[in-house]
Amino acid sequence: MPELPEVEVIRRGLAPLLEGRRFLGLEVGDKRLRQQSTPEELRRWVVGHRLVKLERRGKYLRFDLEGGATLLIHLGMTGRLLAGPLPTPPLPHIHLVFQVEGGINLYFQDVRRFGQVLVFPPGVKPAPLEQVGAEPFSPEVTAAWLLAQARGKTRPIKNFLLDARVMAGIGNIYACEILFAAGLHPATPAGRLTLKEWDRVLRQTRRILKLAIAKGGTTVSDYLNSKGESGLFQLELKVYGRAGEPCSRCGAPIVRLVQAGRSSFFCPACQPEKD
DNA sequence: AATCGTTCCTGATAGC
DNA sequence: TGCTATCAGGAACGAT
Repeated sequence: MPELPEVEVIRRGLAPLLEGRRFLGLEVGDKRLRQQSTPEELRRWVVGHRLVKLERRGKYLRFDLEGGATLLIHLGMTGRLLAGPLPTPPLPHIHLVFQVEGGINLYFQDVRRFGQVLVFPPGVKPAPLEQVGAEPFSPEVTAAWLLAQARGKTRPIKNFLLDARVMAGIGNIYACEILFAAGLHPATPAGRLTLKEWDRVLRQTRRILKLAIAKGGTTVSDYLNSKGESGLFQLELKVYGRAGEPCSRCGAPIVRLVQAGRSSFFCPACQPEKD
């Protein structure tokens, strides 16, 4: 599942390949993604235009095009954005293929079609980005800022971390790992964390996201980078997907708990509940 | 206002 | 062997 580190690894792979190059064509499959501009809109605003800059906001990739249009791509759960020659025989679940100057094909593959490919004409703000909260590495994000955001909130810290409108880019895997590293029970009400605890959460968030980027992301089932390669951070996971296994720190069995319809994994000894 | 639950989508896997 | 049920989860949306 692509979260901030996976999307960042893809951005770093694609930016040097695509920036400065012009989109030459587009082929669209017959099945639409959950959120997808029409082929006509995509051709109108993307084809014929040069990519000025490729940026990441949370889990979104933002393609800034010459002329002022914006292409927004979200990989959802199983989306892949691959660059290179089209494989033969053709891969299943390829929904869009952009032809780019220099003989490059940029193609979007997504088994479950939770992804988004949306174009916004010049002068139109990409609406989904308005909902995206602070970047975890932004200097505006401090322990005090997080404390203020969580003030009075009764929802569990796990759900709070997953809320992209507060801090963007953290999904289920990294939320579990961050809470383990910070020694906090996932059910702790967000509003009950102290400044010191928020400081731990923020430090561990940044450490883990940075390390995961360096390791090329986490591949547990579907994630591949823009070259089609797996990540390595799955080897560093301490709790995610490890229900019943002994905690690497204390040996107690890792527990699975369902919160907001998502699995949380934690060590009941290292992450005790607040009284 | 804040929080929770549901929906979308398909392939892998478990259980009978 | 072949069937059905369950699970994975980001974000939008509806309900309370």
